[in-house]
Amino acid sequence: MSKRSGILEFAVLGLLRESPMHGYELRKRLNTSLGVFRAFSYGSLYPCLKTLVTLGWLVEEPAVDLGPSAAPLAGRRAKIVYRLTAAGKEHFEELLAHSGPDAWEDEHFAARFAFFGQTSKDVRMRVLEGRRSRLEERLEKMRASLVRTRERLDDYTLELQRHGMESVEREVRWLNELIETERAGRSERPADERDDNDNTNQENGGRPEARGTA
Amino acid sequence: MSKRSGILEFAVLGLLRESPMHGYELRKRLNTSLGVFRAFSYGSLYPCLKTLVTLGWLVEEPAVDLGPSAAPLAGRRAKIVYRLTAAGKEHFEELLAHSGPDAWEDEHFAARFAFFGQTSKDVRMRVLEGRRSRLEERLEKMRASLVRTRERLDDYTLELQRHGMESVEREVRWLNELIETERAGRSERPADERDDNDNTNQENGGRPEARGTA
DNA sequence: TCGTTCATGTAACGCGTTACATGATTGC
DNA sequence: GCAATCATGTAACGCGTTACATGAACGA
Repeated sequence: MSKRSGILEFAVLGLLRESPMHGYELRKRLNTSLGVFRAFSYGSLYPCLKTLVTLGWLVEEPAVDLGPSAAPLAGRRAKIVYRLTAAGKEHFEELLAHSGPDAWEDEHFAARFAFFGQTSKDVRMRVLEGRRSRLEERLEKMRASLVRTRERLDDYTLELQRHGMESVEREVRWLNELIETERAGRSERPADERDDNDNTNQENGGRPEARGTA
Repeated sequence: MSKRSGILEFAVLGLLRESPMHGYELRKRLNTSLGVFRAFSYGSLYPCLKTLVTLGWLVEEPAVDLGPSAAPLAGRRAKIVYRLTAAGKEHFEELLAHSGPDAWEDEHFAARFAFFGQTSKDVRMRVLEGRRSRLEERLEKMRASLVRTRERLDDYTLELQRHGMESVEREVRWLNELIETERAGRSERPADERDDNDNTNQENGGRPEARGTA
């Protein structure tokens, strides 16, 4: 009786926290914010939205769009704007605080990372370090199984394996840099009481890491 | 009435082409051959196997294991060995020949690549080039959407985006190297009539690419 | 006025996992 | 004898997509 998906729910809540939106726009932001990692369709988004409303995290608003000729009488629906309720905000903050093992997994992690801007520093650290240890664990297994089976595998399979491992190693290095930067660490900037025009940290634009052009 | 999944079916057929196996071992090989990219559970493997038998691509064999005390009377099943039929082999070769757009997609591509050892050179080329153009297309979109939204995104989201793009760019470079190597190209070695102990190309162990230690 | 993009929604299906149930084999 | 791991299977569920249906708003 639900239609609740961890990561979709999380991302919807997170985006709506920044500003109210209708479904259509939400979907686009979803697919750019989470980047390469995830693409959702309306077939999952709209039902999810409905569920979240039922749960009380969201409210629908009639979207007083007022087109050219402001429709005179009732019955003017379509274009529903979704707004996060206080309960919804609270719930999201709660999700944000959890840094358990699920949050180390590929897509979960990407979603978590996308909302690091609203995450407290210590949770960021735990997530980053958790992710790293997860990957290192994975690397161990790959190395082990590679040693065991190296002989029996043909060249292309081997090359695929090698490329896969290199990708993982690369992400570990990325995490290392991020963790180091976090440790050197800028100010905490807790999720509440934040000023959207806050432009402290102008030296590097506040980016988590200063690096050369890729 | 089916339980057929493109990639699982393909991989099962491909592994069984090399040698008959029972489900348990098949699953392990599946998860190492396809590497990081995919992990299947028994819950999908066994039903798939059954379906493939129904279709005639596979046959079950009683696995004359003959444990210490060779069970005297009938009723000794469990440990079923699956063997590829002639029809199954034919079907697999057919799948191998298709290099359409589906084969450029992430997991599909990995599966295709894993069996490049049994794929003809021209198909390999088409798959490699198709994959590359797919990724380049993807990069274009990402760049475009990044230009459009750069301002409104916070630092972490941006960093995620950047890292994602870099990963894709890295795969493109990998593909470039592979394509170049293919072009320089070793012998064709068609899928049939191959000798498993063939050790021509000793200079680099026949690896698709010679490179320094990563 | 006609095509495109915006906008919302649903039903059917695809593909896979989890959790469970069952039992043989091996090693200590 | 007991634990671990090998080995096979199934039913229920999760999570998401495709394809479809519908219609408003906008620009040429």
